[in-house]
Amino acid sequence: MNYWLVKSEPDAYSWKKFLEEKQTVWSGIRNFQARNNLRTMKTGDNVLFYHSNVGKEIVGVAKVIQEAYQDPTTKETAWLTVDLQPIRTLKKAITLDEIKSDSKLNEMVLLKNSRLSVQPVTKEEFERVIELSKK
DNA sequence: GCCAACGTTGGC
DNA sequence: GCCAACGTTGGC
Repeated sequence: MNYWLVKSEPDAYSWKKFLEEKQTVWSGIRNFQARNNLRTMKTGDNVLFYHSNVGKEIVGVAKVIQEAYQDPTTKETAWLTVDLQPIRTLKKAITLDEIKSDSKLNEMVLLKNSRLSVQPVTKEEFERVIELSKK
């Protein structure tokens, strides 16, 4: 079981839209590092959903329901996509400020490499986010 | 709206 | 293979 975080600008694709659609094809990733992370994802892995730019907070938890396959939005074989399904909305979203100020979260890739759109999260970080979201 | 950080491209 | 130029991302 691995843990991940994906980012999306809510103006482009929001958590709300994701909930309405029940599942989505996480296509359009055109960055090698992000692609490599997609390739490592396994069915059932947990994925934190982060709103970048607007909101700047982790809003929900999703899971991988289909492992990596050719991204249908391009003919270039270098690119992959996975299918994701929303699991639940966090009772309280975890803001970027909270992540920065929390000693268990301030080493997250989100802070170190803020531009990476698909990134790994440790089990400890994932559980900490869930813990904080319940308060 | 600005700009720092980062990835990619292309000339050499 | 280096690196300057450029484009994009995302926080502020």
